[in-house]
Amino acid sequence: MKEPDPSSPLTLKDIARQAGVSLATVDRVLHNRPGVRPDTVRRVREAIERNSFQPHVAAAELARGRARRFAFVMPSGPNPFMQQIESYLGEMTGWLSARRLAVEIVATDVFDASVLAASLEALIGGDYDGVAVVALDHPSVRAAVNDLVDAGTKVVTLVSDVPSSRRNHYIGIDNIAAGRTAGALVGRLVGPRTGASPGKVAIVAGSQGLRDHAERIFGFNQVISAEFSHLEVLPVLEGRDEDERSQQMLARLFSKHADIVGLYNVGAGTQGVAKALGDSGREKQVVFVGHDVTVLTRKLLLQGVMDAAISQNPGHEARAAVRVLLSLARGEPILIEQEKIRIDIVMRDNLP
Amino acid sequence: MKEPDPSSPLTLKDIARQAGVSLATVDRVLHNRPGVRPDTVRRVREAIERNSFQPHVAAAELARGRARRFAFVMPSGPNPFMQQIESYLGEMTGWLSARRLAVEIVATDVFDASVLAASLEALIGGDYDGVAVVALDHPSVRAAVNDLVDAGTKVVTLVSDVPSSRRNHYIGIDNIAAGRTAGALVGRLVGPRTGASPGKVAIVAGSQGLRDHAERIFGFNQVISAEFSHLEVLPVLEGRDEDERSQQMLARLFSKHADIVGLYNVGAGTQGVAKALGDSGREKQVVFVGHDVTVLTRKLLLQGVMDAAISQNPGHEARAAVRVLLSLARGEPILIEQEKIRIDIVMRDNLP
DNA sequence: TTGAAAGCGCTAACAA
DNA sequence: TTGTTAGCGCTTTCAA
Repeated sequence: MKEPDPSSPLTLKDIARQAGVSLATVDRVLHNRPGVRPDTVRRVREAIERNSFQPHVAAAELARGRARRFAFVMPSGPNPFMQQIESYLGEMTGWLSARRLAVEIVATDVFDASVLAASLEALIGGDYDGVAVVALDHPSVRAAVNDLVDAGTKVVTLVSDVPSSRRNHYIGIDNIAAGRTAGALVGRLVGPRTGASPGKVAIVAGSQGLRDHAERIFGFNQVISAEFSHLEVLPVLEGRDEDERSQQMLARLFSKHADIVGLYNVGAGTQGVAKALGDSGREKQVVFVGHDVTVLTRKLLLQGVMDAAISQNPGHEARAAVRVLLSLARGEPILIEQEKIRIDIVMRDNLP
Repeated sequence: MKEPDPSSPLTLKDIARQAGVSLATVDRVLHNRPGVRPDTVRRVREAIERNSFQPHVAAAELARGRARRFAFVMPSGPNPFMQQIESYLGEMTGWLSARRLAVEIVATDVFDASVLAASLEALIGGDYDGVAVVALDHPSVRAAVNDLVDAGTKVVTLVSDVPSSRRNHYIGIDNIAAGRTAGALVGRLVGPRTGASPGKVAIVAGSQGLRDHAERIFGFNQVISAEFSHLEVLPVLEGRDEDERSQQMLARLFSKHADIVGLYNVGAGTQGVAKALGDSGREKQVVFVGHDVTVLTRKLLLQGVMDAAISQNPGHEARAAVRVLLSLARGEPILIEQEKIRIDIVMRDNLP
């Protein structure tokens, strides 16, 4: 690795001298501020290039004085995964305040587009440097996101994206790939067909209206039909991420089909799904794959009831969102590789 | 989330005033520097606690002026995984120089304890704030690490640890758990016993003398014998991470045992292992699990030759090492959760 | 369109 | 044992 500058504590002043201008002018060019003759801009840019000059972030941060404020717009319900994200944000307080960063959490009903949109609109003019939002993909939400961006606030979508908006970044996984991964695991772990019957696979989702759930199911079916066509995927049960409802629907399915060999739980409601599976007495025979590592799924994995959990690292998502907002606010480049959220396969022996 | 301080750009000066001392004294207490009466220390500490004061890192960084230097002591051979780590370090140059951090890579023969120890000793007095080292667990290496630490340099071990040394931190995975994960995957993917023969599993390692390889094998055997006792693990082949040697040894094994159903490649030499497997004509029947995502393993996963790769994220390791060294040098707390390296299971559909 | 100068909050040398 | 003070490298008025 070569450092571009051997031992170059080069400063703005050096650049200013080389370009034959003052500190203030270099600063203007550096931040694309108006009021500099094009010719001067060029001279300064050249000096910067020539020395591959990097302004010292600590100095910049100190000089601007003002603290930065970020808002996290999160679902108000008792979703364990979202609570984990919030708790990891909480663990960052020391880190945040040492950098004069403030993070505020705004709880709202992210499943109601108009409520969510209103919450977002309310942030405009609130003097936020950045907003992270668990977004529902809906026209009014998209409009609100765009309004925020137009107002100069940096916006990242978290966990759930609005690709058609002008949000600056998305922090989350590719849900189609996650569904494919789940499909491959179920297919591989069930093994080749035994006997005459095809072997059936049950799917429980919160709702097919949710973009992430729909995408996961899509990916799942893709893999099963392409590679494990000896398996028959049963119609999706919509449990609304509720334990009881999921349990009842699944119990009914189990009683109807004696040859279920695989089970994919797309969203939450895990408690109910596990209960129905247990009651069926087929815990050990059915391959059960779900999402996210929570207190419950951890227990189920250790017990051997669940075979694998597809997960995204909530701590990573929380930190990545903060870092990305900060980089965007500072106008620094983002380390894409660092901020990319991976699809984790978690089994008993690699539980985090 | 509540911020401990509503809008508290509290500064050292405020603390000084509250404690009735000067800036310098607060600074001394903050950094546990000597020359302050115990009573004064108490008063200052109280003021700090009371306000949950966090010094502004940017200001501190700027004031101390001096750039920090870190050395990364890496294997000199053509190990793709290590090259990935180096390349991710390379991608950080912008980030590093904006913080006035310099990272130097020192290539050495990490497999020769005395050479490695000498390389480490050579760094003492070299004015390094921190050293990251891919360490061989050997008494002379341990001694060199301890010497560095005693000289005031922060030391983190990378990928391979020397637990008995006084290194400040280890950045890498739990290799026993990684081996267990590999074992569980092989066991689960092979499926239940078919027919009369037990089904045999081959293991290819670099050397059982390497701590990480030995630990992986240990974990692997643990799981196979406990949970998949219908599988018979064949004696470990030591391919020294070399393609040709691995290929020859494995080819011989395949010709001797017609009933090999699983293959675990513990280290490198993947090219040779894959070749032997291909030549045996049993690519599709044998469950093949290895380590790390490289150009080659990626291809093998996509082709369906390899079934899973156990991996540790090289980019994460590179960045975590830098961040941890920086935090150690600054005397800041480390975000353990953030710096922990996970054991990733990578299959075709969740390839990063 | 450009420049001069006063800080930002801390560290470290020096003085007391 | 404690305090005073001159910067660190930027940003941001305010003046020219």
